[in-house]
Amino acid sequence: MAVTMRDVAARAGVSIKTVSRVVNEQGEISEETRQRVQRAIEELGYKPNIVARSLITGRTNTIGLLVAEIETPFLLRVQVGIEPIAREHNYNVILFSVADTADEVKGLEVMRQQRVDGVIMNSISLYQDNSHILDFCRTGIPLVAVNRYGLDDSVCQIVWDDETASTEAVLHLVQLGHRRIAHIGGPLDRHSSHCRLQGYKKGLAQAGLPCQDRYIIHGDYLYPSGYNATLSLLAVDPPPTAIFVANDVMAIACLAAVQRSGRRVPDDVAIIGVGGEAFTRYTTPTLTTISLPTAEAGRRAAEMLLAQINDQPLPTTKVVLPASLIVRESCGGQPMTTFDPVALFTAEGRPPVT
Amino acid sequence: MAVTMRDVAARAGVSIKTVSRVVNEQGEISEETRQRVQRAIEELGYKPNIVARSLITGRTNTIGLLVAEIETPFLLRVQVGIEPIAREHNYNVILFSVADTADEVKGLEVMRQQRVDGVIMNSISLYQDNSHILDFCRTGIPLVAVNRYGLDDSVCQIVWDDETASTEAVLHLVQLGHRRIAHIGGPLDRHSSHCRLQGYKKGLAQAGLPCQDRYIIHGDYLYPSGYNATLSLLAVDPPPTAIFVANDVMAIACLAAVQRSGRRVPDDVAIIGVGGEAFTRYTTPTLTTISLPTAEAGRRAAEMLLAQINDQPLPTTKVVLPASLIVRESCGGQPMTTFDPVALFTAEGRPPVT
DNA sequence: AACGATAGCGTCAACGTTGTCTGGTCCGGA
DNA sequence: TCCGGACCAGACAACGTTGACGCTATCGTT
Repeated sequence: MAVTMRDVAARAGVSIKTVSRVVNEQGEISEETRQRVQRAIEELGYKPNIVARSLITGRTNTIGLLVAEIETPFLLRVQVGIEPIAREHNYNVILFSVADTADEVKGLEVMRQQRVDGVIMNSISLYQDNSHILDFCRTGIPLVAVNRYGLDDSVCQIVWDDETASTEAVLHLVQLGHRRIAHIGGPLDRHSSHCRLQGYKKGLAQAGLPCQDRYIIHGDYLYPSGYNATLSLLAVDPPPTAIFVANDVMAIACLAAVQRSGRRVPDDVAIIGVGGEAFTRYTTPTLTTISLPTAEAGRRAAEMLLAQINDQPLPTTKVVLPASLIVRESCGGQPMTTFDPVALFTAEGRPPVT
Repeated sequence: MAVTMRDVAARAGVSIKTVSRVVNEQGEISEETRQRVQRAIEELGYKPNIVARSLITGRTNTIGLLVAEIETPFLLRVQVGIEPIAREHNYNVILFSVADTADEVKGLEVMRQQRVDGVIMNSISLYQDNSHILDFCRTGIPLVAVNRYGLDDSVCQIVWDDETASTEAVLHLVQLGHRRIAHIGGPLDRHSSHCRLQGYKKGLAQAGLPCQDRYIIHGDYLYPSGYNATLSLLAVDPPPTAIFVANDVMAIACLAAVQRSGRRVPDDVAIIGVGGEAFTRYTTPTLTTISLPTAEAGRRAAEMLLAQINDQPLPTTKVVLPASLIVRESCGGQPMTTFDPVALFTAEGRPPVT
């Protein structure tokens, strides 16, 4: 069944080594021999056995991808950024999904056994023990962490700057005339929640507005908590005229709660979310959101890892990517007088397809 | 750097083969020797080199996953189903994303080179040439296709039954009193569009209702086409009182178009989508949709593939999974008098997290 | 006492490549 | 004619593991 170099060599009437040279395009081969070998390869349908190659070269041309909570579209986009870059450089990606730190430990273990050439860790922003990552780095296998907090600069990493974008979002609301700006925050065991809260506070401070506790409620990034938090905020006297919500799922919950309370968005309450999820384009009104550069992070992570693998010098070990505010209808910043779905579509790229 | 069996053997004072036996738990080993070897393994931090093992056993314990258009959450859920099952059986998953048939050919080629033990193809329902798949099967490497059409029973496959569920959806609308039920279909180069159209027609037929061309418009599964199609349908005289939309993205576009035209959903127009996307829970009103068993399909595909790999008998080569109608507010079938986000949440599982 | 069975371990040759070293041929220049 | 070098190709030993087979005690059986 399996055609080997030996078979090709026999058919072409050359040595195994010569076939190897033709396959790898190395050394000097006469054109005539090269063609004879090439023909033998095609006639026999020979495919080099990369397992044998890996054994001797010590490289597997494979990178491991540890991805947290893979069902979130959010993190998926990181994955989408990684694969094409890897493929382009002739690397395969092997997947390992992790739900908690124990899984991470197991995942890194598997990656070591698999003899991957490098690892990308795609995390959610939990406060976690990082010692297993540092241990792994000590093995000498290159690693790049995406969206991971609490790592020192000895570990290559890519993060995005939620905080600055959050400040920008608040200032945008201020510019629109809002003075009572509330915040629905994320769970406090997530670093991202703190970033966004911090950005919110800085925005208020820069605008010279007071930061009031009664305008801040923390949810858990899930729909119901966003809904309930909004109802609580609307009950405050005086109620906020704008709400900066720490993620998009809670933001659409906020939208629904405001609307079901009989108020209009953005006229009575303006809303801004975080995440840049596809569905934020499809709400009525469409949702202003902070788009996180997830796909870009994936690409950069892949490039950084490949550079490490090939011993190329890295300009820096930590890349911070900016996040950008996408202004839509829900904050009234740029009201669309006529709703043009085609323009909306083409302006922001292609939405998901079923 | 690299610790091999040789090192372990030297340290434990046994032969390499004995170490191999301990590692693989095969053959008869005295407890004392076993422990001595075990200790040496731990002291040296030995990890078996699975590349070398693969070379000799001819198995890589890896399955290849070709996934079409990976940015769609829809297909992602198939992937989510696959990984844990594979991991459970000590298999790794290597990823290859494909955009078209040419990519598929390349992907299968790569899988052959990678010497994967099996392949799962996760397709969108395009009408495509399948000859490369049949060619691949001829190599003897097990393959399971998910959501692929036009394959005969010689190829293992998992599909879901959109058609029956579509009929069910239409009958549900009929039961609610609707007589003018329109359809926004998908692009005609996709098999899924035909399935859903067929199901729609059967539903009408079973209800004794006429199928009228003016109530059928085909979009391209993207938002703008759903929006525009809805506007056209609303202009028909008399306009439909219900619209069965072939996917969820067009369905929320439909929802927006109906609402922006000043009509109410479901009172004036009822809407049902297809896909079971997470965002359908978050619209106002919430969207009735046909949930496709994507994660289940992934699990079944993985199990089927592993059975094939291990030469276990398969009861059947083609599995058809049912799709189920999730009744929510947009069709008025089960109006929620009080909107309870917590109940909505817990009843349908966990939504995506940022 | 002789014998077979068996537990427990070792030897050796693979697996299909690539790296290193070496040998041979051919050509141009001295 | 001889020689150096460019060009080609083969022999051989790895890489780290497993499979087939073999050897040696030990023990129970006859």
